[in-house]
Amino acid sequence: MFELDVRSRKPIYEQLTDKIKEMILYSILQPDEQLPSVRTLSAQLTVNPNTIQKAYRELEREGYIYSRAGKGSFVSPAQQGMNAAKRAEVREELLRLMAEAVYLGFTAAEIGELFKLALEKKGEGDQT
Amino acid sequence: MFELDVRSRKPIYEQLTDKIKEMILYSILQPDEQLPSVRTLSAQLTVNPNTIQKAYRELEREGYIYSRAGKGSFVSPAQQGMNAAKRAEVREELLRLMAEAVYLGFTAAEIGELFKLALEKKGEGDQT
DNA sequence: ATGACTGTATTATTAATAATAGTACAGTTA
DNA sequence: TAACTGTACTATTATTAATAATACAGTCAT
Repeated sequence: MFELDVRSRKPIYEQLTDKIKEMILYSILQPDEQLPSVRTLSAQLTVNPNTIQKAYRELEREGYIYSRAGKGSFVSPAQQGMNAAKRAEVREELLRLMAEAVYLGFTAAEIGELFKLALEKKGEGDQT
Repeated sequence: MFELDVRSRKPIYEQLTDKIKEMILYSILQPDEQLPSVRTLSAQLTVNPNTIQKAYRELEREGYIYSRAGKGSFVSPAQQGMNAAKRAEVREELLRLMAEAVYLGFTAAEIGELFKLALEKKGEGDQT
């Protein structure tokens, strides 16, 4: 499914949440698609099951996946009014990063390009 | 100068680098302006000097400040061709965040607004 | 040149967190 | 019932953040 960098300063469970989130954002994982079970992924990545569970718990807390005991973990359908709090959070982070971009000389055009690219990346995975 | 959240999951030295970086990006701190000394800031924030030093060292590594033994620490003038590597890094991070924004339904117009806002925030502090 | 500032480096200790290990229990389904 | 699922808990180890206490060298005004 993907690789981990065990000697990164970034915790393993965080690398996991980031990569799975990315696959959801880019529609590589479709809504209601089942994720590998905690134990399966644990074995594949040779990582402790608790670490996988921690990542899944975090993804569920953020609303990206949902889990059902006995059934498995699944990608959440992107809800329309998805969490005003989360939108505000992303807005905040975007503003911070844009400030850095401005400082580095990024232009409005370049930013627009990036947004278009993100749109495309999402589109690629949809209904194919 | 600012406040810290000692019981945040985010390390103190990282809160420091983030806030100082922000003040530089927003031109609240001007190029070549002197930062508080390690010991002064340490006393003001009641934080260990080593923690301040760690933050300053990181800021210097990233090119935002420069330090001279005996003189002090100062804001770096924003270099024009500032580090292609850093630009690539910010681009990467922006793309990731934009993907999340797309997922949450942000429009191109909203993104444009944010960029304008970042431009203004930088402008505010300049030559006043 | 001395005193009072600067940054920098080092070592040791404590506190907090990430990751592992092992086990247990409950829901789902063929 | 068997074999999967997620979930919870306790304990242990490894890593990192933060503190503490010194020490040393550069700058500069007196």
